[in-house]
Amino acid sequence: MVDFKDIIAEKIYDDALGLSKDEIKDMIEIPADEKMGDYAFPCFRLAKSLRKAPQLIAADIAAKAGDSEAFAKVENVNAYVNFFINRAYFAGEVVDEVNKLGSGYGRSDYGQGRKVIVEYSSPNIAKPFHIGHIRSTVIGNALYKLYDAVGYDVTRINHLGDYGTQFGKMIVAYRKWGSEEELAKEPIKALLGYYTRFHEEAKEHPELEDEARETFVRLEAGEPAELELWEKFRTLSLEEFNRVYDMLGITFDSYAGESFYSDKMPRFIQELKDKGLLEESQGAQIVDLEPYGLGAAMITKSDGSSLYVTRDIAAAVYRKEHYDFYKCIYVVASQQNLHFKQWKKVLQLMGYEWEKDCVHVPFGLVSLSDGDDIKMMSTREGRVVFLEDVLNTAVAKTAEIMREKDVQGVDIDEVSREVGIGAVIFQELSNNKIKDYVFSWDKVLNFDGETGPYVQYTHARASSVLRKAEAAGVDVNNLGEIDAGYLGSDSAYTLAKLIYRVPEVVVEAAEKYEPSIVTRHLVDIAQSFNKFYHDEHILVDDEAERNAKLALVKASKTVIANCLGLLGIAAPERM
RNA sequence: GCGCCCGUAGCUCAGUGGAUAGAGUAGCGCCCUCCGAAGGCGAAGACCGCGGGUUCGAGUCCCGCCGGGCGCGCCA
Repeated sequence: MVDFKDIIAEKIYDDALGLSKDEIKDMIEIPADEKMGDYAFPCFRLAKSLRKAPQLIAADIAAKAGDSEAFAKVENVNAYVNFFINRAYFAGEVVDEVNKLGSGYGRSDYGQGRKVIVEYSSPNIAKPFHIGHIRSTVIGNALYKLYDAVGYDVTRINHLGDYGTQFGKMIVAYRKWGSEEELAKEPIKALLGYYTRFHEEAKEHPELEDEARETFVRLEAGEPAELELWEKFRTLSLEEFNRVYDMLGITFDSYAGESFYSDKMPRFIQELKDKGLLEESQGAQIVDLEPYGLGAAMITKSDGSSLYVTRDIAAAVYRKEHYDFYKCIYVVASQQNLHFKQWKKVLQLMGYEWEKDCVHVPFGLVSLSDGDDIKMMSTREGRVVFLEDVLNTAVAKTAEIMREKDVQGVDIDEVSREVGIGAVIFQELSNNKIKDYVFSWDKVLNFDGETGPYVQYTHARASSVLRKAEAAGVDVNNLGEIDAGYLGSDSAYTLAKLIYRVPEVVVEAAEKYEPSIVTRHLVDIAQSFNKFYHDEHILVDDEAERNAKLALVKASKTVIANCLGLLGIAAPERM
């Protein structure tokens, strides 16, 4: 499809300006107000080098650029050169392109098949999947889809928290107070019970902590008795997690978690020693990062067992050697910013220059309102909202609404899942990921305004119009040559422009690791479509007009479905 | 104490150094004999936390405060 910025750069380019075409492209803006045109080139900056008033520069450029097939009007206002796209030409191009590419619209080969790893979700085994886990899971999944869409070869890794002292605690607690029957019935609940009880009892009997650490040392040493229990906990937990992943429609290519790297660490501890980076401190082995203002990174504890950073170093090198990634993305909470800085610094000091290709994508904290104050979620203290409960409640509410509305011709069971779960995912991907938020039932269960159901509703509405046209004998898959002159109204044109920008929006979202950019754009498209739908009658008698408008409806539906897909949300035909 | 992050309308949030700071939501007023009202339209609502600075131009960049969050070796 035509790139209007290219055309503008071509027109504006002049040796005398002292700017390359790419520099000109970068300067081009999209005016806040449509009345100011579709693209604008500000001339303020040129005033100094050309020693001429910016208004005069703009006037000269506008006169030189003139009108053309692509631009109906070029004018200068307040030192901006404003370009007005030729509406009919434009809408025709956009609609044809979308309807030609279908589900491929929005995808590109920008990534040239390079290898990208996305690590996300990564829950701790034996702890319930709560609403705090939704962020990494859903953001990571969207990033996977975005990178896949822009042409990268993506591998999804669920770096399970399946190792560490916590398993020493779990094993100790299970042996003291647990039973096989209890565990078989409700694994996570039972394990959580042991874990919570451990912490309660440890307050009175601190020696339990030592016992737990010793148990983990035995586990790490491969003692069969500990290993067997650990494997049991892991398998049972994974089964429960998979239930949630199934609901969310999320899969992984690898579940290689922390335990996977347990036998790969000695090599790096030795390497750190050989490179003179390791030093002893109070019985533990650390890398001193004080010179970089990053404190100390602990590599082994005084009892010799491993730590988080150690495992992450092993994991990074393993991935580099095994996948030879171009980029490795870690979707992990911002609470771990320091950890990632330390870890990257250690890798750098070890001489792994590809450390710069490892990107920590942080996100803000989800907390709970507890009466008057707001608190972090705590599994230990039982202050949690389970993700599965949130999803089920959203689905139930959707089903209730559908029954009230008496929607015909749909499987309520299936569609209420698509809409209810879509609402939760959409909500999660609506805001800038770095922001903290307080979980609110009212908010996740609100289906009005800028929400998933609103966008899905818009899609269903577009689908409905197309069905109606088909019922009247129109072949919506073959509308023939479109007379885009019927798509020149403000609402049709605004909609076409938003659709046109989708491919660049997808690339931007991937580059910035920010799915909400797509979510926001999707809301804009839905609003714009609904306005168009209300402003104009689509199924008119005149065939040329009707077909042109139907082509725009079809393009809108396709684009909405594609973007929802990038976020991991379904696009039902009816709801 | 030190480090990182956040602060925009009552609430939840957009806002690539550029034109008159935008949505949604709540409250108020309209619109279903017309393609799906989970919708559309209108009015109202903002010392962009405060104070300096850089710039032709700052919500956006820099410095200092204030408020909130998170993190700071034997958890992950």
